[in-house]
Amino acid sequence: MTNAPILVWLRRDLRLTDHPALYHAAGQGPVVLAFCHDDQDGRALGGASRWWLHQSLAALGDTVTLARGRCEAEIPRLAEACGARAVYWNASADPALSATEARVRQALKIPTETFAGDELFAIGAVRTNAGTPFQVFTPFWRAALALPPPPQPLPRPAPLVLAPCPGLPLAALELMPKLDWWRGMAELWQPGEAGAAARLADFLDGPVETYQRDRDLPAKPGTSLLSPHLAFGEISPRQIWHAAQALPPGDGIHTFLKELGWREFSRHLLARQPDLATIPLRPEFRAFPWRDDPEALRKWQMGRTGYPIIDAGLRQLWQTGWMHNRVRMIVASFLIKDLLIPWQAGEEWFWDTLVDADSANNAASWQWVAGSGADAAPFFRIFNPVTQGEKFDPDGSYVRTWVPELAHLPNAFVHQPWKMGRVPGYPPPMVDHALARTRALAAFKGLKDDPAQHLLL
DNA sequence: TGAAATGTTGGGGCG
DNA sequence: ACGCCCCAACATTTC
Repeated sequence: MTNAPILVWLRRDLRLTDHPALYHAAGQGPVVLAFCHDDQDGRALGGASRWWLHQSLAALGDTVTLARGRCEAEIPRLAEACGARAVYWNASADPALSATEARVRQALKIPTETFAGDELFAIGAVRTNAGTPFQVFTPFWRAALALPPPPQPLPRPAPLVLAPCPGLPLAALELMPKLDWWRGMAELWQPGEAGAAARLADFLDGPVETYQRDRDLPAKPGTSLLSPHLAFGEISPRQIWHAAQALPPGDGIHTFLKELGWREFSRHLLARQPDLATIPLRPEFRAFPWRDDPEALRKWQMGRTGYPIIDAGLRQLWQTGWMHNRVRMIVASFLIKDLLIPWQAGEEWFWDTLVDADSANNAASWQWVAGSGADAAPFFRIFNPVTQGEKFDPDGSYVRTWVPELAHLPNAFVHQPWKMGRVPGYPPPMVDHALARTRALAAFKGLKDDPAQHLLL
């Protein structure tokens, strides 16, 4: 064994525990942990994600050596600068990220080794009896659960001997926004591995028990809030899986693990369809008569639609970088079906504003709502923003939190303020939902009935 | 992981 | 006592 270090290239796996590449490298001697910020490494991160990344790297502190520029130039340069004898990393599931990894491998003159990525089940391991990929979630997840369970998480390497390597200061990555819109985020989140572990512990200590019931109530702290930590790999799904399995079984845990299943399903879809964020999986949707309406899109983005549950969700997103999952479905349905704005516009907005923006989850979920994806909600499933609000935010406390103009309204009006007359400072509904619903159904019907449209594909 | 329209049922008021 | 109507409650169908 030489004393030359192994360079461990951090991807979207900013943690030290259950990190296969790091674990195996550290078992052989000194290690250099390196991260390279590269806007051309996959899809360029949105503003909220850049803030999170900055904080997550700050949490790693001196442990990590930083670089900026094209990965295929910077990783070989760092490897040479620190005299590395090999480069290890965990393989990414996103084809755009693995393409970068292939270029890096090609550019390196020293050996490389890659390890299992952040999936519970290896991409391609979950297949039908006929050997084909699943198109529907439920059988996919059933088949996955029949496989050997995900391996136990690896411990944090001890001892972890870090070799010195010159890198950039964090500020040189220029990830922090110029304006300080991130204050609301800093209050809610603690990026980094320790924050992730604390969230998991808090969730498993209480909310998971009633998860099946409470996860749909946006005013309650009923969800795990782990999504941004998962998106940056500050915690691995294997860690979550095994921590949850260690508890007494129940509906809550079962339902929670199924959400990890959707994450797996999305990754399997993205691996097969690298353009998942832009191209509808169902080809007939390419001919959908979407509207081009920048002004309407802007009202939606800013939370000024006039529908309280929609506006609350989009303002929560803007202020915290996160939105409750139930509300994500409602606002997405509204953009796509009430406004007839292409789902890709919503996908882009979420990509830019979510701290948990994930190339697979975001694309697959927007396609799911649009009805254009695998195992998607049928197009005619159109959420009524008033009904959804009354059902899942019955006392209006979620709306009151994020739309202060409505805080004083009685419960009976908090989800339909126009029935009280004009509320100062709050806009009237930008569309009539009943009319919008009819319009959406007509547009969809035209898509199916008009054979000429299919010829346009 | 819908909503709205339409259909069915059954209790109670009433002539 | 009986048929008729109303309508809420629930079920089914349709988009």
